[in-house]
Amino acid sequence: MTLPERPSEYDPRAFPPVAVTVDIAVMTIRSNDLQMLLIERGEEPFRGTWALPGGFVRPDEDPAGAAARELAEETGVRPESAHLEQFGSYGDPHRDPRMRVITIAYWAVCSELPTPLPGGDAASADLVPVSKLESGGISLAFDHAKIVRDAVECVRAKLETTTLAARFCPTEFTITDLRRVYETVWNTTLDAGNFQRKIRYNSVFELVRPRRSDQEAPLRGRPASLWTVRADADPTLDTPFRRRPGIADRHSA
Amino acid sequence: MTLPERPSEYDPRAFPPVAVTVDIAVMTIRSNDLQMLLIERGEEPFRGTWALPGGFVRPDEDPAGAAARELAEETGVRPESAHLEQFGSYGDPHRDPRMRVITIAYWAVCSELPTPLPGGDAASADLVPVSKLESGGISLAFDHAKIVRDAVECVRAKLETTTLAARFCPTEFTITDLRRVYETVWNTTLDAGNFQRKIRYNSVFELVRPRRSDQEAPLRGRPASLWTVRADADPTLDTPFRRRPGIADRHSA
DNA sequence: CACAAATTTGTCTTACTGACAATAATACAG
DNA sequence: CTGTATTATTGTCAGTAAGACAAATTTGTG
Repeated sequence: MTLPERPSEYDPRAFPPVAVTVDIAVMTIRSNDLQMLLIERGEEPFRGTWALPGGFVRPDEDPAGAAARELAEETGVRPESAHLEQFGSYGDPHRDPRMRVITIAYWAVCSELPTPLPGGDAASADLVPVSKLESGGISLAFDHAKIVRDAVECVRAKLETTTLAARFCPTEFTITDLRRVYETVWNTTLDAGNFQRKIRYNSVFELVRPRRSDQEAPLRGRPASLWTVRADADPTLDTPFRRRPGIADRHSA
Repeated sequence: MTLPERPSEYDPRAFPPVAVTVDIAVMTIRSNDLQMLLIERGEEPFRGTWALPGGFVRPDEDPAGAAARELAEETGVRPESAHLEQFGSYGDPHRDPRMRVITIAYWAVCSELPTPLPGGDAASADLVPVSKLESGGISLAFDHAKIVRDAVECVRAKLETTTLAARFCPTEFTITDLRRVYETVWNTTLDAGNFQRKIRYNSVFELVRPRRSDQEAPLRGRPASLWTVRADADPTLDTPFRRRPGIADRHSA
């Protein structure tokens, strides 16, 4: 049940107030690194500490709407250009020193961040490499360190079975682009030939142009074909990728 | 961030009150069927309608604790005998007609339910086949139909990569027991020989007794060995199972 | 003891993966 | 124009796992 049978014992009004927020772990790839958008808090508590963007769920909106709104307001990401997904709630009674706050956590993935905008609510906003967060090099406000860990794990896992990796790329991408996403997010290396084969066999990917005539592009080497994710198909991979533990570590160099 | 930078605009006290609840989708296998524990509401709204067990998160407890408590109070399941896991939050502004209620949803799996106890808060409690819920044969209170759908999908997915299936069985089980769990939850049939091979190869399973000398047991046929899940190991399967779409449908008979 | 029932083992084919070699297409230096 | 470096793509081959299915094992029962 959602509300109590015995209002005398469970009258909601009898409880101290509870605030509900959303927090959003926005991830993108920049400088060959998985990075997360954080803001520097401008107010107490945790003034000056890095934290996830987020905010209150308004009375008239559902949590998903609040997450989309905050994503746009605080990061400038248009909700339709990002993949936004709920992954958990965090409600330790003392996670916020001021009052009871329960937060619903979302992760988001996008290909291009509109150059992290300071201003807004936050004192400043910036992209931070996830590797730095994982090594504990940056301390976060509230329980955001755990939320970040969980969000990253969700995204890593989702790469195995869905086309989420393509959300790190523009709508048209090369197979090498896609492979670099996997290598970056999983912090590993993958065989280029085998990866190629796997993408081509997967029916959710579609060839756009056999050769690209880009101006940018790698300047050297054989030009790659451009691919896209079929718009109609569901984003499940025909054959999933599997993370193998400890294949390689590009960061040990 | 979790709390606003500009209290004047985002003062939590300025918002109408929000109630936070937990709802629990308890599943078990009975009569060769995946069943879910539902209660019949004794109060308005939705008096007399089936709903998920659950209740308010108290000021001093975190949502996981509230879920464990409600599980014990309303269903009699000892929390340590069940697997309990959060899988999402539901916060549509009008999901409860009385006031704003955000619920954190958990699913639980256990092997034996202590005979659904009426009494408690609910007018009555009963196990209902999930197939009936999926066919829309039973209407549920609030948005619990969606919560149930999501919970069942979570459990089905989790069978692929973890030893969750064993939570439907007593601590010691035969490989056939385990196979029947997969067949029941996925509503499919699996080859007994291939399944056997897969379990034996998987290092998380451990042979307890080569032959069981049970009194119960199938009365006919070669007695099966008893297995268990290694207590120390993490519950990830070495090689995951994969649900194949539409292999068979035991319910079409 | 023959037979039925359930468990367990084995066989064979096919599909996929990983490692790695070979080929193709381009830019650039000479 | 030619050769070389670089990147993309295709091909090969062996090892692993899965699915289909047959066979053998172990027990209860008539």
